[in-house]
Amino acid sequence: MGRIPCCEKDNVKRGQWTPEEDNKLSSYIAQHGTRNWRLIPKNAGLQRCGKSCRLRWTNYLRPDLKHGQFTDAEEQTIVQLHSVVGNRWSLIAAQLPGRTDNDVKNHWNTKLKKKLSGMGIDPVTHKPFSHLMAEIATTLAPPQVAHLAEAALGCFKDEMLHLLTKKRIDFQHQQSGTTQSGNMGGGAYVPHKHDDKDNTMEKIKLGFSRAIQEPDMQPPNKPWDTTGATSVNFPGVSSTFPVSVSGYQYGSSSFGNEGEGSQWSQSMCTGSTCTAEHHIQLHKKIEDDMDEDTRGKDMRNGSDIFSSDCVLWDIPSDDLMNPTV
DNA sequence: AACCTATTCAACCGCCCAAAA
DNA sequence: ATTTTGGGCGGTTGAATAGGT
Repeated sequence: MGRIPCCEKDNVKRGQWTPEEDNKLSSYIAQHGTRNWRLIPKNAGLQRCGKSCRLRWTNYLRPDLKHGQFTDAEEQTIVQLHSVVGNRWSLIAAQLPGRTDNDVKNHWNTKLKKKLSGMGIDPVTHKPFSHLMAEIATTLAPPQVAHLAEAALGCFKDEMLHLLTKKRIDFQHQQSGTTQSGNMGGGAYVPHKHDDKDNTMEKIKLGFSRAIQEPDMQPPNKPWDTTGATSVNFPGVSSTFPVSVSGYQYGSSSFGNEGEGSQWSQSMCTGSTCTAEHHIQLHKKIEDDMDEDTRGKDMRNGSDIFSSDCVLWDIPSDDLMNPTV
């Protein structure tokens, strides 16, 4: 049996809200509250659907809402929580005072997804693409693996090329310096010519084949910080502790441009030392926020949310902020 | 200056679920 | 027990804007 529409579609205005409408709605709610959304537009003198009023109020007019840019801490929180609960935007937004599920969802879809992809991390599973490929490869016969690698190269070629060959004028100078460890293949960066691009592709292929052959390998040139319990102050969680979800640690340092080129800690969580207990703490906190009844619901991203043993590619912080052209 | 493309984000849609009738 | 209703949620759309050619 279908539902009757929540309002007469013919008689309601749609689209952008005008300041006058906002005023009407705000002042009505200030006086009468939000008890019955169906009656609110009628009583407030608005030619709007009740649902539309509710949305306008909850997503925009509510006085406790924060407008403007997401902070680095907020972004970290979103990514951490997303790796645990998936696209449960309302749940994630509940951890970010002043942010709505719509805000969080939009920010994820327009910014964070791309950032993660640019880091070589699958935004759905929060695992590195290389590991996903390796996981798939374990189910295939060797000849199919070769095809898989070729197909994967096709899929990720542009992003990887960008990451590996992006022009960074000052990068060459930094090569003699100390801070940034090299890109995946290491070595001096030279603005790419055709031959360099070919070399890059060779490096990508090599990386893929290594990942596929040795799923647990560590990426070249940088020993992963297996001790690395970088702490992050996770809003809503009483103590500061190393947050590691889906096997990663998104460290305390900034995801954004603040500070001295800081970036998410890419320290690897080995699964033995920093996973279980912290996973439990984080997960417990989130579960506490869930409704009793939603608790049993499937986690949308599925299955193995606390899987560990994941490795991130080592990518300079600039690239984290400007992942893909 | 004009046009085209990409990005952002407010708003809408349709489904789900719990509470009320 | 069944139906109706209201509210919440996640996915999607499209207008506005920014940036590039």
